[in-house]
Amino acid sequence: MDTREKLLNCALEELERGGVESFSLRSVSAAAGITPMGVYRHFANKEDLLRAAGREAFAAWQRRAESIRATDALEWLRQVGRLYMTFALDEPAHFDACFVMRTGVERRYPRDFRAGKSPVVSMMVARVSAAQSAGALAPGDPLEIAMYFWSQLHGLAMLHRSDRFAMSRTAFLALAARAGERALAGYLLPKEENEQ
Amino acid sequence: MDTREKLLNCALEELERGGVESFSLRSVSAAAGITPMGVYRHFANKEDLLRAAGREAFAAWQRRAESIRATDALEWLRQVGRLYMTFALDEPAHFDACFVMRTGVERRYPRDFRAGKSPVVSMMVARVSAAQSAGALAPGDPLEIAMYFWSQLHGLAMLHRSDRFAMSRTAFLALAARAGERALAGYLLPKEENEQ
DNA sequence: TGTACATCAGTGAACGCGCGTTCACTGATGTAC
DNA sequence: TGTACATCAGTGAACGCGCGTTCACTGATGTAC
Repeated sequence: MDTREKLLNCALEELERGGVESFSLRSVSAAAGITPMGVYRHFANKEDLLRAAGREAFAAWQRRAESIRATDALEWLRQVGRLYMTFALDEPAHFDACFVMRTGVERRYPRDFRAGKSPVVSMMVARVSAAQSAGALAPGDPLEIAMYFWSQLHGLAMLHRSDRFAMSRTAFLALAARAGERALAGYLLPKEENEQ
Repeated sequence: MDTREKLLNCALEELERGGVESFSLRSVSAAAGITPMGVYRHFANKEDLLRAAGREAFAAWQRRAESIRATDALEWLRQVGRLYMTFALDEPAHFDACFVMRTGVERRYPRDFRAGKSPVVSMMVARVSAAQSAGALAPGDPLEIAMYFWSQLHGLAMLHRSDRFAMSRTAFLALAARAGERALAGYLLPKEENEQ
């Protein structure tokens, strides 16, 4: 593992440990076993390192989403939703680096998503479309529906972060699953699978 | 206006100007026209001032929500949703102080809301119930439905903050309105008023 | 009405700290001939 | 095979800065008698 890579890993660990406000060149370089000045050999400055770490975290998230194997479209969406929520709960700083921090490479709705620049969103849209074709989801713009789904889960994750939930992990994830289902399905859908 | 009150106002203005990371006793006290040390006459320390400012912002938000006059339950919910979104867009730091920062007085789902400790949530729940009774919303736990609604809008607001939208204000607010409608209505509802 | 005193909001200098970044450098490694 | 030299990752001391907070204080205001 070269130093640059090690610095990125240590940067992400440091973020997870103390959040962005405790993130300093001194702490990261110490964790990587070099002096603060050594960092400048690999990154222009602190902000550059932070952005690179953010991009790294995002790539890791993308790989995880791509590893979902479910073939059923709706089931794939449920799984990506659950992955999103556990990511938010278990690795809040990486989650922040992906979806809260500004890394300068954000894809923006609707243009960039429409143009297929975000692989994960594109996968979501494809599943929404497929589920619609199969009659499992109501009609409507698949990208907008994907956005409902994403932002619904994102909102729950952020409110959880802000300490607005006094629930077990299991209960919270179940709530998120119901909310996600609702966001996907929409009010046009007369379904009989209302068990949960 | 006494100094304490002035400090709180200046603290909120300072938050709005530069966010929490540029919030310092020096900047706030200068804005209020006293020296940094004067602050200690009114607040124990920086954190105490910040928390107090957060509570102040929250009280202001609450007053705004309480001023909504719509009598129709669904219309009231639409208006509170729009107020929430414009609050997020126009006063991001106050919004953060209310819904992102930890001020130590957060109400937590479901216990505190169930116990009626959050006036705004209680008002929302009452409207959801009323709309259900009137047949305008599908049945289901009104508090959970209110939570779907809130977190849906919150997620959109937070993603907007993270620069994930390239849309006009009008288009974004319209998207949020559709998302909120969907979160409220739920997939059980066979409605004919799908014009929006 | 006048004096003595307590109260208390705000002052101003100074502290120690951690930070990002500068600068000139060292010393190991690889390459040219 | 041996020597001279360029490259370049990492060093270490030092800088200036803004910060929260300490301390002893000042000076205006209100109150007691």
